[in-house]
Amino acid sequence: MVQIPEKPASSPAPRPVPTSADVARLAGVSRATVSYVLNNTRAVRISEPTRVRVRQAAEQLGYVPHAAARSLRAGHSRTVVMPAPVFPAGPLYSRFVGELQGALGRLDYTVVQYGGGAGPYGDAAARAWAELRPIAVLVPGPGLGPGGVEVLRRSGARAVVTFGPEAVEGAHALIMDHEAVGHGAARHLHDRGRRRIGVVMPEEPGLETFSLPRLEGVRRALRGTGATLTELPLSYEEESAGRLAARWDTLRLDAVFAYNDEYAMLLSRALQDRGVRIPARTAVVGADDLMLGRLLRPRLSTVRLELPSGRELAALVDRAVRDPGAAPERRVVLGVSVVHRDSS
Amino acid sequence: MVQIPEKPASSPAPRPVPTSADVARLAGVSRATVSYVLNNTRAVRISEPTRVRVRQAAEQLGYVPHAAARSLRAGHSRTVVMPAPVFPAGPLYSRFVGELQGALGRLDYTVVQYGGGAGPYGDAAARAWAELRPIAVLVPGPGLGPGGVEVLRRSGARAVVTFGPEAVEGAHALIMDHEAVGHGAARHLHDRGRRRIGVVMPEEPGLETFSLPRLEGVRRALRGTGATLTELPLSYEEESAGRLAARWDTLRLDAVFAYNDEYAMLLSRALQDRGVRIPARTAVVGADDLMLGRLLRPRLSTVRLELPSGRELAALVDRAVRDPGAAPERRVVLGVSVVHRDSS
DNA sequence: TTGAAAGCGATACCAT
DNA sequence: ATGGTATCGCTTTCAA
Repeated sequence: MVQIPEKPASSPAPRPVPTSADVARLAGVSRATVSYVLNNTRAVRISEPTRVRVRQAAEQLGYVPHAAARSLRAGHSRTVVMPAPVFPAGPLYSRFVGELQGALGRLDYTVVQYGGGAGPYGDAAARAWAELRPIAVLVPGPGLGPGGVEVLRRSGARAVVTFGPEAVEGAHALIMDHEAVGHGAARHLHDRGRRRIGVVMPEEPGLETFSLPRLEGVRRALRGTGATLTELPLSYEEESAGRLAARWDTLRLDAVFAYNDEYAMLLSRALQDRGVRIPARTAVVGADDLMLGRLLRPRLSTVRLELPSGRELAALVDRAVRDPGAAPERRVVLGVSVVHRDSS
Repeated sequence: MVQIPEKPASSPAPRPVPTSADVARLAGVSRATVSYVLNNTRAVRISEPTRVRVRQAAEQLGYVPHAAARSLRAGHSRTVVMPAPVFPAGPLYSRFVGELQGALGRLDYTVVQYGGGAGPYGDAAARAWAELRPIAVLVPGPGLGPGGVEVLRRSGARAVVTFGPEAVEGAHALIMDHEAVGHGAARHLHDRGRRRIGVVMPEEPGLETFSLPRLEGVRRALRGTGATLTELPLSYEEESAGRLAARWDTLRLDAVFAYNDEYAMLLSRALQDRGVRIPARTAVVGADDLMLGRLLRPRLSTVRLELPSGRELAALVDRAVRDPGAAPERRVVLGVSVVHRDSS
């Protein structure tokens, strides 16, 4: 039996992608009819037999409409662009984004997370988003300038919403005031009699977005109280924490706000390993209220953050889209509460 | 002084979005010339003065090209669609995705994360992705069926790549064999003399993707050894862990594979609170090699996972795009190694 | 060196 | 109840 050499696996007849014209041809109707049937256009009555023929043809060809062509024709899309954040996404943020996408999906928007955020978004980034002609753009964190907002609006975006530490000219803003986090932590520590307060500043890139405002919040809370504030650079590794702990005696701090629970856990362990008693000698407060902080001994005091619900933000976006001319709404949305446990 | 009432903020002249025709008009040239200049088309020489005029006009109008129109005309795009995962994204996955996006970006692809994944992707989901006419689709986790792959290919996707526990007919696959994780943990425990082994099964939805294969891996490792395997449902809360710990005596386990480091930490704490000595009475092994596990006392033994580098996957995608007909490549990419510390 | 015009795929108006 | 056709914004041959 003769072996017929098969065509090489490479480049097998790359069948052209079926278009509505193909469907029309196969069903023996016009492209208009195909469109009517597939979009259930109510304004036009199509007989049942025709509908069936069209649907079968579409099915048979594996026809999928072409989003670009559709939105080109329509002059608009329901795409919401959300750039990837410039900061490393934590569990809180991930959950928030998930909720948000779900909520927007239910409002019939298509959410698209765009690109690998490297550094503060320049106007170039804004232009890249604008090319997609999104109906709305949601920008996490800082980095979008007024120029970027202008680019997006000129390109037809009906809503530009930032959610980050500060508002941007011309855009709606959900302001996440991280100063409040530091402020809450510092007040808590001060109220409990601590006067020499350290603030952990993560050395990992991208975190300044949060660490700087948090530091500022601490500073504000302590202003005029006579308490001291010491910045403590720390990177997320055991050695770094070890080095910091090694000079603890020199530092003479009676409290630390550790940026968040993870850094707090890292530092706590290093301190305990060197015999520093928590909270007797030094109080420790984290932030984010992670489950794992509760497991520490002593249980970690923390600042709990309340992000806005995804539904809430989705509603805001929807409102903004419906009334694109409305004055930019800016709302402070970061709820902050100190959870006092045993480490402070 | 008379207050002139301003126009209501709502609906201010919604200026039409500038098109290349507008730029052409303003620059006093044809649309073709605009296209040449803005795309730096080498095949055509345009005089410097004209170039300048065009660029200035574009700048002045805030012109941004229309991606949909462009790719419609071109017949293809460089968009890579990556659906949001069905499982909650952990830090490992986030880092992986970030790397991947960066690497693909450097290869001049535009990565777009699509939608709020709810449940296993049906063929409907595949159709939604196909509407974007992506040049490639990267699907995390399971849930994409052969039907979905077919839809995507018919719509012109030149590469469909899944990275999850198993391969899918017709698509390239980066197989992350989570059985190996459980297998590694169980072998480690068995080697160290443990014979009654518990396996934590998280009750949180979406995690079955990983927990089931990991369990299976444990089972396989233990088969024929006479060691016993006990499934331990656990949800990510202290009470749940407390309840589990309360019946520890009844269970008579001398080891636990705790699904991952977080569950391991949760359970360890609950056990220690009830006086169960680790590892003397019960050994504990996690997975993922989180920093925080190292901070536990005793330090947590763990299974470290080595995800493929983003660059590697990006290269695979690029190859697949260039040779769309090539036979589906399937490669096992999850590196697994046991990190023995003090908890086992 | 520049311009006119065709055409990508889908939709909606206007006829029939 | 259907079909013809102009149109969305852009790229690209072909002519001038």
